Amino acid sequence: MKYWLMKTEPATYSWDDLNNEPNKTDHWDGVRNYQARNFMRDMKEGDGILFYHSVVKPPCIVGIARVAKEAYPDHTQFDSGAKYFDPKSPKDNPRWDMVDIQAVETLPEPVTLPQLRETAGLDEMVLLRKGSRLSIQPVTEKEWKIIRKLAGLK
DNA sequence: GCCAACGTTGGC
DNA sequence: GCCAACGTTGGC
Repeated sequence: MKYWLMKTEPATYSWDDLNNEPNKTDHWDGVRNYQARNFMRDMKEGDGILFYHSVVKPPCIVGIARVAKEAYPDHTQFDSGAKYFDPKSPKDNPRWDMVDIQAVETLPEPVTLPQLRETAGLDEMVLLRKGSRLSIQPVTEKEWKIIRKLAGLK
């Protein structure tokens, strides 16, 4: 079992969009970065996800989700009207994938970026590295446990 | 709104 | 294959 962090701008897609009904599953489309895509291809059903809101004040982790379905082709790459249309993606070998995720629980207390920065043991976290813009990042088990605790979970 | 850090594109 | 130009991300 692995752990991940997934970023989203809540104005586009928020925790409430995923968590507006019990056990809702939704697809995570629009990833157009190869490194992030490769991490998605590495995801297995049941992996843990930290759901992160970017471009809000303060940026924060707001919920826990799980991988509900492993990577499969993102259909929006072939939709010429879609924002994430990719005319160069070969139909017989789609360039971009998406996964399905499912809300597990809302954090009792969101964990903010400044909080993460000042927490011991998170020094190596990808999110905290200078210039890290990856929208999907691996999280270690140690980091996962520290963050759950920060959020008031066991 | 600014801008540093990145990723991608395309001419050569 | 290099690299300048450009576009995007995302914290501040």
